[in-house]
Amino acid sequence: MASISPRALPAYGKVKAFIKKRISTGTWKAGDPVPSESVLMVQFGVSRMTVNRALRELMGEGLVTRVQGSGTFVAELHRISSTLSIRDIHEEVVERGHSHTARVLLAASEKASADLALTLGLLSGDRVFHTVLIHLENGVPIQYEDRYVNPAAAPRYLETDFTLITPTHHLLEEAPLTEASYSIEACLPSAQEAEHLAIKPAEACLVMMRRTVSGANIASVARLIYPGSRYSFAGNFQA
Amino acid sequence: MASISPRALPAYGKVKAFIKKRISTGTWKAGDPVPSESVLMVQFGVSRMTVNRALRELMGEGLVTRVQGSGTFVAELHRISSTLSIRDIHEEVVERGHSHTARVLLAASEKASADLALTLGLLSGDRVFHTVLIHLENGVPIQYEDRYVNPAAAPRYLETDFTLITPTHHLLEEAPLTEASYSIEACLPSAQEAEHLAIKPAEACLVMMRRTVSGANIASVARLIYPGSRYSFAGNFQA
DNA sequence: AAATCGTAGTTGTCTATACAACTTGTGTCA
DNA sequence: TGACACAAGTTGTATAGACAACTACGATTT
Repeated sequence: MASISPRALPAYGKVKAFIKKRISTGTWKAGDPVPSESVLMVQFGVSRMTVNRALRELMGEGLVTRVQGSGTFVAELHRISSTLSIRDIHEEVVERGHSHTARVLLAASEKASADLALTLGLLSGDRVFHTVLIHLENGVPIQYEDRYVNPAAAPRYLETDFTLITPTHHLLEEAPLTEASYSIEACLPSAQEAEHLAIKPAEACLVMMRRTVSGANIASVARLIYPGSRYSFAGNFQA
Repeated sequence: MASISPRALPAYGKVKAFIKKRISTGTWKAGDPVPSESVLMVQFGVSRMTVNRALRELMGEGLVTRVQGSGTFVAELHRISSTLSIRDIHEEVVERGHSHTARVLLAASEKASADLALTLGLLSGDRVFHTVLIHLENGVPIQYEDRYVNPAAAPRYLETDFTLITPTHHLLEEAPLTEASYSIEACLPSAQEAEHLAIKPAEACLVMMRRTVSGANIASVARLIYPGSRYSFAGNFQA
């Protein structure tokens, strides 16, 4: 058989499906009340815990909002919250069946500028690790990675051979991730960046600024530059 | 009082916190087994359902993987999956406490090109609605919206006054969203786009291509252009 | 050696019940 | 009129127990 038989949806799944359908077909619109747990309980002939799980999961999916003491309501769907997944570029490339290589432009220990010290939670003049690499997919440059690392979070960072192990990979092993924030912008590359990425200086690039936290330390701040013509972030959402 | 007292964490929350801490401090590494439900049950003196909820939620958060019959394991954290939230630009601007206005450059019914027909799931030559607007925040252009709409999904689309109601808002009401996909790229604006956004033709822009599905119809395809200097997508992740 | 079976351990689901916490509306009292 | 108390309804959490589904592993049989 090609496909596994779609075994019967569990009870909480039926309740979820029922509600999802009414939301997605527009029968229930944003702000409308969803039947209470006790009503659904009778309607489906299941226990309250089962209904509760269904509604709790729907809330997790952003389809309904729940207010204790008041009720459950269809969420305002004016925001689509989709998962953008940020991955180690090595894995990403390999998964596409392509080869990943890296070129190391810089790997050194430097004194932090006042600005940098601030973002890494250090003092001005403290030592920080600084690496600059180019990541290539099948020999074509796809990412310029300019990264500063807090030595307190990954003391052996510079011992890594970055042509074999990506900074991201090393950091994930050395400094378990507790928090990360990022922003994605568009800008033009500097002359140096354009040259290393083998693009025209006028080609727009996606820039991801990423800051990762490990425990009490700000572990790393990275500036990742992708040629606009060779890379895009994509995602999707399903009700 | 400035802050609400952090009322006692519920039991399932304590179990979650316990496990999260061990993962984030690196005590348990990726692939390591997490104690079984029955062990945690005894350890915390709570019922199995409570432990189950804790572990189920941690799985939802991507921190552990669970295999029926086998056990629970610390997940490979090589991808950070963060939620990127896509919102109606009107709400977004208003929430920042700024004023949102829109300028309508085009609102018409056209015959679909072969290409466009394909992406909207129509036949070449079928009528489609086409709008082009500029969204301004406090009078400054922040988005150029070029959108095609499937008349089957929103027949009254063109009757809308787009200076008052955004296309996104109208579509969410007329055609409940069941699916959406997007991609984010960087590119340079066309001469016309640059002029309407009041930016230099050499300024890099973020471009979001968005396709929304409502029930059986592909409802709309939009190309949203943001000046790189005035807009960025941001998000964060927490273990 | 290989195939089979059985069993212990694990997660997946569901029930019936209980109490706590909160919201909302109604009625009472000042 | 206004303030307050109360009750009904709702969600939040937690329990103890039960059975199903699945995995891994060892023992038995072929």
